[in-house]
Amino acid sequence: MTGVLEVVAEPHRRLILTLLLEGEKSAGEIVAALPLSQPGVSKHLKVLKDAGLVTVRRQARQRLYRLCPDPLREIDAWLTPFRDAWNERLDALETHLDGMEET
Amino acid sequence: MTGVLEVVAEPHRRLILTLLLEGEKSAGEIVAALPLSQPGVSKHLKVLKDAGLVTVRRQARQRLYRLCPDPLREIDAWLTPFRDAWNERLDALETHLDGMEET
DNA sequence: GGGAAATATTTCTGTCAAGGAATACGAGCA
DNA sequence: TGCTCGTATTCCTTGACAGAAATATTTCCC
Repeated sequence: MTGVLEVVAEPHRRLILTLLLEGEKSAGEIVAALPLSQPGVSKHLKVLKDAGLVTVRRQARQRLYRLCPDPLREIDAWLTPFRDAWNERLDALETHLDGMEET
Repeated sequence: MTGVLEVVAEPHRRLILTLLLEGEKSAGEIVAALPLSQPGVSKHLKVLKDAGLVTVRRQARQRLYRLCPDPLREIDAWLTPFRDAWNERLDALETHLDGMEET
């Protein structure tokens, strides 16, 4: 559970992050939105918080979670060379098509 | 093990993909490059193949694995809204700084 | 065809993480 | 102070996956 990728590999956690795209949500709201028990959600929230993907703010008896997408840049960075690779494939395809056009 | 993200969450599998950025490699070469037993590597290669992340080609007694980065687009797509979110944060920061400049 | 090299598959075991139930904690309110 | 709501933590069980060792399979060479 060290890397961001591993944290994000869990479907429920991805759901939580997607939910937080709408804005800050209380733990209770997140529980209501997930097919999971309250403790289950709470545990996922802890993992996300430890990974720096969310920040918490206390307001009265509630905990408000806010998305913090910065660590996802790590995934983006990892993806970069592969993005280049698939662009090369596209380039090759275009070159091929161009070659066909000439005939 | 359904999604690409889960497949790629495994460090050894990421290592294999990174290795294949250099070009086609035989299973043996991959085994030699990883701190893992031959069967272990072979199993990971199967997972990668099932996920469509590599293609195999037989040449003599060897199996040559080639990178096929297309499924990674799925991760890229998932990342998109979060990328927007972090751009918003940057914009907010710039706006803030611009505001400070004026004073 | 027999043997050896390259790789895949099976079997087994240990580990780790996810999920649920119960419990603990903390803040606000009567 | 005691009670209740919102949330976190603990404990336990279960299932899945990673890894190693042994075995099977395929292909080449003699």
